[in-house]
Amino acid sequence: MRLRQLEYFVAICEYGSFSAAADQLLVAQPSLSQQIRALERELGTELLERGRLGVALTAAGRVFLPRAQAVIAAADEARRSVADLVSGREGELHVLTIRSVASGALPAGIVRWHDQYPGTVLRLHDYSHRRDLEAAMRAGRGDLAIGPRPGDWDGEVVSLGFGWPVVTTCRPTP
Amino acid sequence: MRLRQLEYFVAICEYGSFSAAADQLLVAQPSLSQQIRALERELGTELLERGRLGVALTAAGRVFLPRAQAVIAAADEARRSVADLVSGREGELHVLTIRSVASGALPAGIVRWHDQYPGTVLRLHDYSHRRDLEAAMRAGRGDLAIGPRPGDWDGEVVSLGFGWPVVTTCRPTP
DNA sequence: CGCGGTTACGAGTCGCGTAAATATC
DNA sequence: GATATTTACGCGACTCGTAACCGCG
Repeated sequence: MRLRQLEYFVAICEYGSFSAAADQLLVAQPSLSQQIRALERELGTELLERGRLGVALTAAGRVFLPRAQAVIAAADEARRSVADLVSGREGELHVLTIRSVASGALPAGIVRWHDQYPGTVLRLHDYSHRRDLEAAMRAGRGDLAIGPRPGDWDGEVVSLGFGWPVVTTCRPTP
Repeated sequence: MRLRQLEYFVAICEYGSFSAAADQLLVAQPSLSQQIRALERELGTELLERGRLGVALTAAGRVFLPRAQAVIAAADEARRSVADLVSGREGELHVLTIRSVASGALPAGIVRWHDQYPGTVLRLHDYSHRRDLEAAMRAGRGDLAIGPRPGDWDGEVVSLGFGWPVVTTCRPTP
């Protein structure tokens, strides 16, 4: 039993047919046929009743579907929890700002951050001029910068709704 | 991320080293190395700190371990639920007994069964003599028989603790 | 014939095991 | 040198995609 088979099964149930699920999953139809058949063979029973217009769940399929979704959800949670930790640099997230932000919108954001990731520590570096902030950002001295977006910045940008965007730099873990 | 990788990871944490886990899992040591490395690469961080006497969890590993166990538990539950349904003949489990059992120990067992598998129906066939029960059992007329074990029965046998064993016949689903 | 699913088969990938190498005591 | 893990590499199995096939309106 593999995670991919469960994802295929859930997708087929969600979209109502092998073809529709194949389109969504960006795989060929026969792959779904094969994987679902392998899954059914391993479980010892059929999960889907193939019909002219899509598929219907068998009794076993009705039992299996929510469990399969639970497995996928658990896997996503496992992935996400580690990703959060990694993006938080194992408890230290270096944030670059300038004075006006640090004394303005940031404090509320820090509170929300700590609500979400209690195990992490935010380390603030604030600069007196946006030029210094930009230089530090380009040098990779932080994980996240809050301030006006430089003209030719091609990294990920998220707006905070304060008129100024957030520029995130995805620094790979060493 | 694959289920097998999670199983490997959990086993290594449980047994404290790659080698010990490899012995338990009946695979070669390098396979664990490869799979764990692939998992770490996908997650973007190391999970285990390799040391002289076994391994220790990193911060990410400590976060990941319980989630990995949850995924595996969910997968087991999914498997088991379908297996229960299949072994229960999609809601109908035919139980062969004799009079003395049906009026004695069985009622309490039925209650416990329905607690555990509310979606299933038990269909009882009770015979007046143990010889008739044995004949029906050998003919495959039921999924489960409760009564004295015939002399040369080679199927699975579970004792109920009432002095008489249960003889289960694993009839394959048609 | 159109639609949906299945079967057949070839190409690329992947996991596993054996054997050699590395690292740390 | 001993223990524990990693790297190298070949074999077998597996997955996927293309193409042909089947069953039904």
